[in-house]
Amino acid sequence: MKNIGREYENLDQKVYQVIKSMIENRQLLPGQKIPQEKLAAELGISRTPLISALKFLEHEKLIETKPRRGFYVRLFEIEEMISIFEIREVLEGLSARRAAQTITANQKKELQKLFKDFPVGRPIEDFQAYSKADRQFHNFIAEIGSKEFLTSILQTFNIIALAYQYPTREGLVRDPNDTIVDHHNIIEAICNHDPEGAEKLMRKHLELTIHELKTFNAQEKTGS
Amino acid sequence: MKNIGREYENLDQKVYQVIKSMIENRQLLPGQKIPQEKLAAELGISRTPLISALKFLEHEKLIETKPRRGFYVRLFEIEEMISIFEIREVLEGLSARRAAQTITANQKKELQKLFKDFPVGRPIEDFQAYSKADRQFHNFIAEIGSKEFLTSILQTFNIIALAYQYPTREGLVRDPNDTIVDHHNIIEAICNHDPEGAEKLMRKHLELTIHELKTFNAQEKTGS
DNA sequence: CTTTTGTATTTTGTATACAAAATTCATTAT
DNA sequence: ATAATGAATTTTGTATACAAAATACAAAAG
Repeated sequence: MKNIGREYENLDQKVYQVIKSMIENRQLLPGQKIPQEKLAAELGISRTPLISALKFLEHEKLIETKPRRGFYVRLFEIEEMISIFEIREVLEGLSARRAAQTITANQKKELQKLFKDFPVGRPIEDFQAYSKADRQFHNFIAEIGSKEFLTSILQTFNIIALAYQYPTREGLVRDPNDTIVDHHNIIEAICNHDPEGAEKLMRKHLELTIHELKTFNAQEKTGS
Repeated sequence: MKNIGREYENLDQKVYQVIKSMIENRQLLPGQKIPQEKLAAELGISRTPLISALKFLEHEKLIETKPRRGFYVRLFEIEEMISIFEIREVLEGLSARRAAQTITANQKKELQKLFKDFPVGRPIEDFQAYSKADRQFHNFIAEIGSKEFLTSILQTFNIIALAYQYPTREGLVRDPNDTIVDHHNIIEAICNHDPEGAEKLMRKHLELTIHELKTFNAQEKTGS
């Protein structure tokens, strides 16, 4: 008989996770060069699996390779961020639609719990906690209705959106006191098994972020 | 002064292209194991850049890694194909919309040339040529309106769609004599700078493919 | 004959080695 | 002082080496 259940994980997959979270919580900053030898030593491995992981991350656009110059943490221009949010708009619209079609009773409970500390009306103060809930919200919806495929694409975008921190609020573009309403509405549509509504609301939600980004970009260009 | 224009390309990037096209034109078949030593020898390189390229392709889901077992050309289930086409539907809808907004006079000419050998009404015979034009069509629209980001995602899906060849026609799901009408309509909408129409038509176009796939899948399950 | 066990062979994952390229930095020239 | 030059140092890209794991296959047991 064959031993199928074995869960072996290569070093590069572990390193991949480590670097990903280092980018996520800003231990590695956008634009920064990756010191291969140093980082490998720190992680207690050789350069081989590290490079392997970096190659993998290159494809997620979290890392950029400059041949003969090394690996760099990707730095996004605002135009690129707009383009990324446009992709998110249609993809997350899809995942909201699918979620509304397939959500189970247990998943409903979990989804409704996410923003329980942020009821509509009460002003939001803890931006960091809200930012975290926001991320969980988008990830969870992706997971409910989608095959592994879509989930992994969306997770990448999520990290990019996060990595591109805004000077003002903790990784958030729009004011939480505005977005909280969207979130509650989307959750309601999904829990009511309303695919069309869920898709429309999710797209609107992200469309407003895009609008905000475009405004910000226009301001930058004219000179703050 | 710094020498910026230098175009150096690592070996793994070249190998990446080679393997990609090997999968595209079926020299490597879905499900097949990649013989590392042998392939490296054939390409006249060591295993290092080969593995690097395979890692890269793993992320595009063209290659699957089974730890301690090696690399395999990815084999897609029909459910996964349906999921992929759902993603294509919304993403290509977006790229059609953007294309309609930004297309230039020269791009219009090029786009209109693509199906000049396949006028509406005349029955299509050369499926291979049509399949090629189809691919160019989708790639070109992606390139017109999108940043590098979306283009690279869509290209991946395109290859997957192709790699999953249908037993009947050359990588095509729907009958070319039906799809040719869609293609001409989408081109018209884009050239008339009609973003809403272009998006709607493109989504409809892919929605029909999804429907076809679902029907096919249902038949398979009941027993041919 | 089929299944199990044990051994030989191949393949994988990772470390290490090393030439070629890039970077640093002190030195000289402008 | 600034720019140019060129060794000394570091880093990169790739090959090679090798232990550990997987596979293939032959012999033994049921």
